[in-house]
Amino acid sequence: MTRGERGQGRGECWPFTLSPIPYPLVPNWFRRVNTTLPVLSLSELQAAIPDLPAEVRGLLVQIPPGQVTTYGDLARALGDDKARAARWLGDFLAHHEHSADCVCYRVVRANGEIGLSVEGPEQKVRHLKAEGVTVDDLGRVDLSQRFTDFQSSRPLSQLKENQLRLASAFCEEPLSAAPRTLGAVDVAYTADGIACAAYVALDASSLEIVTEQALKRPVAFPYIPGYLTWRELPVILELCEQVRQSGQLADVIFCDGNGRLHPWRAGIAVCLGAMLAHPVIGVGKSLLCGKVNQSELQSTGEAAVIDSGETIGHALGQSGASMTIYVSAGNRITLPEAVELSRQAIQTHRLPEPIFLADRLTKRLKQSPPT
DNA sequence: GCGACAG
DNA sequence: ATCTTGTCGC
Repeated sequence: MTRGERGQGRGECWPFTLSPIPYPLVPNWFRRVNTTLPVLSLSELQAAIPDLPAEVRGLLVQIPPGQVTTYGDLARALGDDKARAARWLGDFLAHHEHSADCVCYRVVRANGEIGLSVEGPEQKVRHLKAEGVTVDDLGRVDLSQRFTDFQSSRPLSQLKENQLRLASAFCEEPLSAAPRTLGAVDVAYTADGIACAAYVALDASSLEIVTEQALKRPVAFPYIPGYLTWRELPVILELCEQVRQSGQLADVIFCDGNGRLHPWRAGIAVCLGAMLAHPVIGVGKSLLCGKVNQSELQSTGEAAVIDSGETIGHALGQSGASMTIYVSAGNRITLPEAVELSRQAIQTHRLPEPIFLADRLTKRLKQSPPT
């Protein structure tokens, strides 16, 4: 049994119960794991990140001449069951380092459109026609000869499994005390692929800055909806460990990205909270999944985010329009506490002050020379 | 037209 | 997330 599996069932917590209890005797959080060590180390986290361009090349060579596949088919072949990676694949193949023997022209859109091409659309059509693929006058491809039978190690499903493993350490317990400091982490990116991470900690009552720290690292993974953790967590976690070493880790950390508000309840704030075994709040600026009662949000300025019957987050409207933010628990905090702290930390900006300041610092780092 | 939707 | 001109408001 892994650490994360402990305490998931009532039977393990109440081994002496003779008959099944039809309702929980204690709040949900009490029965959850209380890990003090991460389920994964930072180096294991880094080692788990696949070389997606290499994986894509390994798929492309499997498409036979005269056949085509779609961006969504490639995404599913990578182990992404909902094909969320299709947009990244379209963008990647339109800009990747093309070679003479590369058959990226065999990948088209699911509606038959030709899609973008490194060599230009005319070349893509020419290649396909030369291999016997039918392309009509409107530039539509005949998808009847569609190849989907890929051999693959399904790297994205492995990443999902690792996120679920981290999420199994999630613990929705009340804070042990009112936080005296509030921290936040955020990341910005330079054009040459450097992630600039910033940490800011504020005094919880005055909202004055206590400390600012920064770290720059090359980015190793693209943005794919649902998999943000693999793009941003390595640099964020390394920064947080540096902050912890210096004794400046705040009582609660705000994270620019969702926590439980995630299709697998395993957003970046959950993963960060699991790795740090520390209270974390997730804050998103747009809705990743779930539904919000818009009329309730309009009239009261707040509303629950509900997904398949489960409350996974809370929308804070502030003053309507596009000012809404989405708060969810990352670890070791309840959703009501996360909402209340977010509300308290919002000053004159859309975001809670710690995140606003961390975001501003990342943008300054981006312009400062590399270290 | 419908579904997607974090950064 | 990034790429960007002009435009509105304080």
